[in-house]
Formats: sequence, C-alpha cells, structure tokens
Amino acid sequence: MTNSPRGGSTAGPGDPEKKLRPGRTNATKQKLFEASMELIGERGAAGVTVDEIATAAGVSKGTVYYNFGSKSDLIAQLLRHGVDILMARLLSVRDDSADPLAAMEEMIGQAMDFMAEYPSFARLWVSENWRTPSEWQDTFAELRGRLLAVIGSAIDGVAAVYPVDPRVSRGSLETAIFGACFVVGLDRHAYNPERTREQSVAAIMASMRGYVVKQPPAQA
Amino acid sequence: MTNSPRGGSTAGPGDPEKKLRPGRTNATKQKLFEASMELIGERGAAGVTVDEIATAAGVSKGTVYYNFGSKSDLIAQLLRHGVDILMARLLSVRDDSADPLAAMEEMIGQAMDFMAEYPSFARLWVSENWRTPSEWQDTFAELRGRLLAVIGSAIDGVAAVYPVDPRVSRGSLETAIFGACFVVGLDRHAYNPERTREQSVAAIMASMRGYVVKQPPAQA
DNA sequence: TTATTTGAACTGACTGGTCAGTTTAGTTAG
DNA sequence: CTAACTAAACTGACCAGTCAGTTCAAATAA
Repeated sequence: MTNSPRGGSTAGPGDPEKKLRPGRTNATKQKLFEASMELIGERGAAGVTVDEIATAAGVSKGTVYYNFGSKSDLIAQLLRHGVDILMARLLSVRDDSADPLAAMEEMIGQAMDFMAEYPSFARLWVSENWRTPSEWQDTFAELRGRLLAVIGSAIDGVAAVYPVDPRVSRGSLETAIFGACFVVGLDRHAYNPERTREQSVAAIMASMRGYVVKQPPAQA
Repeated sequence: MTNSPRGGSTAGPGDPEKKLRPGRTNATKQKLFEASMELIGERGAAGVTVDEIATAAGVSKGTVYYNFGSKSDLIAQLLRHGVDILMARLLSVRDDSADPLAAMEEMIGQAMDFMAEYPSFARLWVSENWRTPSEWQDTFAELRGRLLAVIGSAIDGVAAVYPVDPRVSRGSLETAIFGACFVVGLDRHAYNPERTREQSVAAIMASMRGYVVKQPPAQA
C-alpha cells in the first residue's frame, strides 16, 4: 500500500515510530506542511495535485510519498499540525485572572490572530469538516473535541462566576463561538480586510455578554 | 468552451435567455438540482462527476450539458437556487411586530430550519465560499451581499429601538450571526442531532442580547 | 588515515485509471 | 415540426501512486 523505503523492514519518517537521526531536522516535512497548507487552503484538498505540492515545497513527488504514506495521510497530519498550533495559543491564555470574561475575550483574540495568520488552515477546516463520509471523519471528530473542550472550560469559568441564561445550552454556545471565530476570521480576510481585530472580537464576545444575565432572564 | 446545444444557433434552456414552452415544467432541472445538491454537499464540487449527477437524477449525461453549459455553470445555478430558497424564508418573517428582537429570533429560526432541510447546501456554501481564486467568486460575493443585507436590516431594526453596544460594529455582527447560523446548523446535523432548534436559536440569539445594552456599556 | 559499506532520504519517469466535455445519430412528446 | 432528451462512443488532459535507481553522510573496517 504505502510507500516504505527499500527493504520493508527499515523505518522511514512516514512510519509511526520515526526516530530522527540526531542532527537531522524535520525540514522536509515542515516545507511540505507549509506548501500544502497554502495550496490546499486555496483550492481545496481535491483541487491540488501531489506534484504541485512537491514542486511548491521544492522537493520531488517521491519525497512526499516517502514522508507521508498518501495524499490523504498528508492532509490528516496537516490538520493535526494546525490544531496543535491553535491549541497552544488558546492554552497560552492565563486563567488566573479575576475576570473569566476577560480570559474568554483573550482566547477569542488568540483565535482571531490564528485565523489571520493561517487563513488557509481555516479554509481547509471549514471545507472538509462536516463532509459526511469523509476520509478524515475520525480525525476531525477528535480534533474538534479537543478544541471545544478548551472553549467549554472557558465558558464554565464564566458560568461559575456570573449568573447565566439557562435557555442557552453550553454545547450550543461552544459551537456558536467556535464557528463564529472561523467564519468571522475568514470573512475578514476575504471580504473585509479593513475590519480590526477588536471589532471582530467584540462581535463574537457579544454572545458571551448575552449569555450572562444582568437581570433574571425572561420567564420561559 | 461550454457546450451549446446542437447547431449553435438553436437555444436550449442552458442559454441565458431560456424561454420555457408553456405547460412545460422545469422538472429536469429540478431533479438535477436535487441530485447535485445532495452529492456535491456530501463529497464536494470536485469530488462528484457529471456522470454521477446525471445517474442520480435519472437522466443522461447529455441532458446535463443540454440544460447547463458546464459543470461549473450547474454549480453556479445551484448556489443561486439555494439562496433563493433561503432568502424567501428570511423575507417571510413579518416585520410588523412590536419587538424587532422577536423578528430577529424568528429569522434565525428560519435559518436553522433551512440548514436542517438543506444541510448539503450549507456544506457546499462553507466549502466553496472563501476560496481565493474561485470560479464562483463573483456569484458568492453577490449572494453573500444579498443575504447579509437582510440580516443587516434586522439588526438595524433592533438598533433603532434598543440602545446598543457601540463597540460592536454592525458589519462584524452580521458576519458573526450569519456564520453562526451555518456552523451551528451544520454541527447540529453532523455531530449533535439531539440538540433542539430552540437551543440552537437561543445560542445564536445570545449575541443579539449581548449587543443590546441593559445598562450603559463599560467605558472603552 | 583511508577504504568500504550501509541505508535513510530523495528522484522522476512511468502506469493505469479517471473524468470533463464533445459528438452523433437517434427517440419522444407537445 | 421542433424542443427536449437519450445512449454510447470518443478525446485529451490530468493525476495518484509506484518503483528502480541515485546520493551522500555516517558507521565500520583495514
């Protein structure tokens, strides 16, 4: 199936238990990530050929198959790579603050920065997530869960301090905020580059401010 | 380039100035819309072949090219078709109500119903919108503008009656709500079918409730 | 020190298959 | 009659994945 270098018993970096020779770097994989992120974000996973990715990375096609077992595998690893970066930024938000709403706001700001920096990843995500029988279904489910957990705990932090609207379920709110981050970030990049980071954050934060009640919520 | 029926001088329905024979229906086009909406929503525009669409619609491949000039043209018309339906629903919301917040809530409800009924359209939209050099860039820009205008006027209606948070720009809020409708609708369909329509609407409405200020907004 | 070997990393031509779009000769039904 | 549609064959481009062969730094041997 997948391309394994020569012997079959020897392990290449494409194999799960890759053990880099000391002094060696992941330079090739990194270049392939960058090139494919760009191309796939712009034209979609199906719209980009492996040859194009290889050329853009300054590498031969065979190298792609040496480092990744398949195009599909490359994309799965690309998704993980992007989520790792986003997660790191979200988790960088210190939670010590007295005001969990401020922490939430900073997290949304981090998300907006990420979308501005990696719009191609955001496009890849919204393009391929939600496809019903997708090759990356499991990957998406896992990564989505990881991200939502972070947002969810930030929401919990708010709910622990402020009175909140009981009509709004935590899960739906997580999703709404998560989705708004992607869409607002992408829209800013594609259609409204003049919009500021703060405007975007404020628009998304509106849902958090609507979630906390200043007076008892209207009777259900 | 594109296929023009027979002689080149004869006009088929694929041509811009189609003039349906009275008594004739659009049955074939309708079937093609339904079939391609389903398939393209699931596997993406590039992942579906014209042959598959024709077969799923119970029609021959030639008929697709008779009714539409190309695959690309079919998809452009498909986008318009879907937006026509969504627009009709959004505009069906009577605006006479005393409370523009209630009108907004009903519009979001209509949007959620649409997403539940045409999840494939929603997937197609988020998959192909935001692609940088896309064949349907102009189509998307126009349709997006039409939809945002409707949401924007509903927001204006609220802002005319309630005091609103000046930190939140109308444009960003439009985008956030618009995007949240798609993403919450899709997520419900794909990952959380147990979530109710009301929960979803409430989560999105939170941003509107956060937009109107109950006490003067915190000093900027 | 110098020669030899090893194997991970990489190359790029090639294969087998797929697919958009075309064409043609015909059929159906209003 | 003619608009709408069918069925099937065909073209030409494109593309994922393969594989025999190359390179070269480090390991080992002499």
